Amino acid sequence: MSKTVTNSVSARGPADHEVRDQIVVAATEHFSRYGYEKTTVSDLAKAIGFSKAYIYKFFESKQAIGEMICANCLRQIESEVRAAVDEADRPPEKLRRMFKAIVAASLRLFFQDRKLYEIAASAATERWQAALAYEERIRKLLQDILQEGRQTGDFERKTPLDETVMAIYLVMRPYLNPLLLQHSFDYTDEAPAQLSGLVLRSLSP
Amino acid sequence: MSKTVTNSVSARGPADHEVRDQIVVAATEHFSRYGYEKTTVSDLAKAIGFSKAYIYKFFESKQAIGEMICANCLRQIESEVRAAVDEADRPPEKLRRMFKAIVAASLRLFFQDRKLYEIAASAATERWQAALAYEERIRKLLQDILQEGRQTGDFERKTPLDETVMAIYLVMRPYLNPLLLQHSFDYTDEAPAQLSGLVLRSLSP
DNA sequence: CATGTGACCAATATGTATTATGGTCACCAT
DNA sequence: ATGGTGACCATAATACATATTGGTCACATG
Repeated sequence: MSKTVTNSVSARGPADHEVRDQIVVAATEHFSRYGYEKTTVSDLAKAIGFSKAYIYKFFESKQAIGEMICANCLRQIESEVRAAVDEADRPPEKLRRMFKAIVAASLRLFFQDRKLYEIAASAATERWQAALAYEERIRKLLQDILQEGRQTGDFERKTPLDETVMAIYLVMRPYLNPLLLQHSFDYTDEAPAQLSGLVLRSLSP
Repeated sequence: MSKTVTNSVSARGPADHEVRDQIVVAATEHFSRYGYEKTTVSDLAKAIGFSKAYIYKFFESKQAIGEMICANCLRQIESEVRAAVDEADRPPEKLRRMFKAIVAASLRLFFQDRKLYEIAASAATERWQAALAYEERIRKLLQDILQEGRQTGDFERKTPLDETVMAIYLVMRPYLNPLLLQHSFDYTDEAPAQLSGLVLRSLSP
């Protein structure tokens, strides 16, 4: 997995500390095995051999720990998507891959790491920083692809970039956002291709 | 409100019967005031002055009553959407109006008839006939607009019609389906215009 | 045959007493 | 300062006994 980044809002005490990492490791293990709700802060404390109170020297709440794990998880998805995009060299294909990778990665999280998925769903519902930041990074990635496509002449240039980004983001959202994805399983097979097709037609110069 | 249609699957006994209508009226009243869950079958029975058992001569379950009310409710939305579409005479504008009307009508249901909205959400979750039929009718309306647009030359004709219908339906779905709409409130202002724009660009010949 | 019901049952919902949990704090040790 | 904890509290989760509810059926009436 990608390097565990620990800086963040809602973190306390020494930013770079062995114990902080231990907490993150233990939390990742416990949350993904037993789920966020079923894991108590005491469980995590026990797992790393310290008292519960000590945990709170590093995180200001249980949710803050959840956010960290969730952030790692979303960063993981993001990097898969980026990797998929990088495999293509022309913007239209990049867009197709992006769509496909988003759906694939999100589905994988759902089916293979249900517990973590549930955290991501909470993050989306409750608008955690991690979720907002993830959305924003995906949006940026989309914007980069569109911008490149405009430069290469693959995409039209009349529509304001912001509008295009927004519209396509809205099209992708049901498959990006865990809350929406849950209700879109019936379409995950066809949606990436169909919607990529539609979007690319809308972008043709 | 549009005429209360009563024929359906999951209806029992005499199809056209005064008491059946009384039940529907009472259910509409109770469900929308107190909600589906909080209303008991006995409440409905009391309201129309019969015994609970008698209700079951007309409906095979409480859910069947819910489906009826929900179906009326969705038909109501559909007719608003159709009315909006009919106001425009050219297919592109029809499409814009359709999108706008769907969002407006669904939001109105949510904010002004929360209890009925919750039934519609259940209908979507549990795949009631009423919800499936509604989706199908909206899809058909969309298809008709697209077909007309192809004839008038407003829309491109290369992409297979089914694909176009499907893709645009997928774009609209987050605002059609009560379950998804709940998670899209942040975008209901801009989405209709932005997405209509994108869709129309994708349809340009 | 059509209209109508009270009594009844399994399953679900509800209220409540009890426990477990998230979170803090004063305090100890190095 | 840094590293670390047990005792404590308000609130949230749990468990369980009790009451409701959805649904059926045999039967009554005209």
